[in-house]
Amino acid sequence: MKKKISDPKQRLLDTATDLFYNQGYHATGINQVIQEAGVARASLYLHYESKETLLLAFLQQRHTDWMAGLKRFTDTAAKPKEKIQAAFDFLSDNNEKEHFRGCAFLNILSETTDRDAEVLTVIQDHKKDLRAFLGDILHKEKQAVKDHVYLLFESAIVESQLYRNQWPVQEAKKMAAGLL
Amino acid sequence: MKKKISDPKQRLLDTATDLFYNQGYHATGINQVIQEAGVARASLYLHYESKETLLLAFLQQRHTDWMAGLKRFTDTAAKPKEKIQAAFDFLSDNNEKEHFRGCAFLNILSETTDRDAEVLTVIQDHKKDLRAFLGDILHKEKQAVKDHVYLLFESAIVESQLYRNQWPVQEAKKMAAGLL
Amino acid sequence: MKKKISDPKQRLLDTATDLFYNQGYHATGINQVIQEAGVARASLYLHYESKETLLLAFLQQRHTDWMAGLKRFTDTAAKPKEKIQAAFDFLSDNNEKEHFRGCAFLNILSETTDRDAEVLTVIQDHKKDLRAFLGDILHKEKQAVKDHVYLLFESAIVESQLYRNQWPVQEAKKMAAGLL
Amino acid sequence: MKKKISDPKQRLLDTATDLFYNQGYHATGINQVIQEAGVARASLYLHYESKETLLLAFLQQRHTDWMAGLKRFTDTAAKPKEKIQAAFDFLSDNNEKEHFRGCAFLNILSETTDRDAEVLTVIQDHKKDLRAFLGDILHKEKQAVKDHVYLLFESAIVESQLYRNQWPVQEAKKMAAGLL
DNA sequence: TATGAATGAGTTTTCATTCAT
DNA sequence: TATGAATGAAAACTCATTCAT
Repeated sequence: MKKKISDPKQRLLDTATDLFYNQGYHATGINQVIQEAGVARASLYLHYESKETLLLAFLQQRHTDWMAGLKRFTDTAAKPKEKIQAAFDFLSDNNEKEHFRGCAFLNILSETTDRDAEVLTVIQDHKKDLRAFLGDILHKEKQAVKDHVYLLFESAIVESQLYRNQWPVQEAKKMAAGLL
Repeated sequence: MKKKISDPKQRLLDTATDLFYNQGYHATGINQVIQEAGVARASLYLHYESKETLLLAFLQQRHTDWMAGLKRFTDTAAKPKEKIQAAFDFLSDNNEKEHFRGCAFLNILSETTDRDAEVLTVIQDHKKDLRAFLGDILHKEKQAVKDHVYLLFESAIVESQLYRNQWPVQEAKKMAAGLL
Repeated sequence: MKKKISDPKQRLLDTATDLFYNQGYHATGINQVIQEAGVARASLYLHYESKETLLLAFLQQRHTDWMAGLKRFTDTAAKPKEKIQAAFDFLSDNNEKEHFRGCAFLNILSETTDRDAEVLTVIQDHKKDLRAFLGDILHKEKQAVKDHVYLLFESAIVESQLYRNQWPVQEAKKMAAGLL
Repeated sequence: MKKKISDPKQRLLDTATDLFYNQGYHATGINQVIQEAGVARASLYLHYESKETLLLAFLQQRHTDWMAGLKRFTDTAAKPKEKIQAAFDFLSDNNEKEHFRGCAFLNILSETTDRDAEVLTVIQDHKKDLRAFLGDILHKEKQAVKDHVYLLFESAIVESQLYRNQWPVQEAKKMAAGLL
């Protein structure tokens, strides 16, 4: 039987998600995580080997959720071009909901060195999946077009975070439409 | 008479530049900075009000240096299209020299919340300057083209950091050429 | 099963009591407290939110202990006048045992500004309790007499600390006797 | 020729007076002193051997000024009893002007251990002078009366600081009057 | 599964003092 | 006389992790 709201493990993950995403990995202390999750300190280490393990769990869940959200948007359209447009709408939607905090993966990437091999891999895998996802929608297009759309998509995320503004998403959306 | 190599203040800034850029702001402790700079702890606070002040100094110097480097590359070409191509070559060059650590400003942006208003401003100002710089080169083009090149340029930086690979720069360079 | 001597929390409080009282609050560093208490630095913050919280705990325990000590002395006498005399004897006793360090509350008061509202309140409450305690013993006397005895009592504490000598207690004791 | 407002040495002393008195000796840092005095750090050590030397200078100047202020009040009256009353009025006046910060000497005493022999001596000497001053006014009274007035006088200072209220001065003033 | 206690090493910042000019 | 630069030690506090129960 499931717990009423969520079990400690999930509560830890949800809190870490919030904090790692919104204030950064290194800027977030274990103390804050357990406090906001409402669990004992040792309980964290019962479910997650280390802070980094928690980070990985966050990234993995985020990957699943984010890709699902993206798919929900692209599924509403039929043609490739419209699906791509819907993908940009997903970004707009995210920006609103998450106050322009940008891409969780690219943000963590900034705090990651080559020594954190595992983290780096998860981040790269996420982006490869995204790239493949967009590529599949555009399976009739040439590789150059696929890449072009992907790069505009990435810019849209990063630049709207930078300026705290939707214009990069809207502009990139138009540019992508022009390519198709 | 000038000091032999460099004075403590500059040494601190150079060390901070290295560390903040390569391993992140929050992941870098004051201890490491003073140790690698070879100065006493209190000397840091003699020259910089706080760790954040040192960060701002780093970003400001980086802005100047980076823009100068970019200009050096674009100055080697005559026509706008070639200048833009040279700009991408600057990115390639940076990637090599700096081991794909990407954009110092976007990296710090990832560690920045809206509470760090001053830092955010410096980052945004840097990008505005870059955007204006590219826009000036393309002064005969429509705004949409200017923006398009800018967004591809930004993607090139971020994605080559992500994949630790030059392909995004090379692809984006070709795409930009196609637009002009 | 109880701990052998005392648990870390109590040991911290006892050490803080000793140090805050004998060398002052600001002159006492956290380092010294944990060292003499034989606990790890972080353990202090496990039990006490901050140095000021530890100070408050010290004052509260001191209040309880001191008032109990006073009562123990006054309880040995039957009549009000004798009880007051016993109260002064308590001061003499304290001076001997604590090497003329005076009143813990007045000492901390000297290091307290209006910004430390909570500390100030604890100090004032202690003195109000003392005043009420003496007032109760002298419940048949007029308010002016109660106040007079209280002021002499306070002087006795402060001046014996100042001169490192019992004479102020002895003189004040006589003067109080003369009033009753 | 004197400097327009005051020379660095006096400015340091005045600033130290303000800070040591109002926020305590240990709570006051050299930084704050030189900053508020508007002198260079090294200039402090040019005029004063150490922080403690500055403290001694403060206490000595305070002694002179305070005793002069007291004399100014007692000089307005002719008879001993009235002079004593005027002395209490001086305390009231001080409380108003100095926001109930109490006695500079007793405050420093609280931060002083037996190791600070010199400081302790200055403090004791101040009080001895005060006691002698009041004793001289009451030269026709018995020693017990002199002491009694002195102890009430001291209480008045301490207790009005404690309660941030003039009542202890007013009450003690009446009590003293009753003794004469 | 869950937790409160405990910790050594770390954090950023300030201390009082001295030095070179 | 005056000062900006420099410093070792210390300040209060937090870090991520482990242990005993």
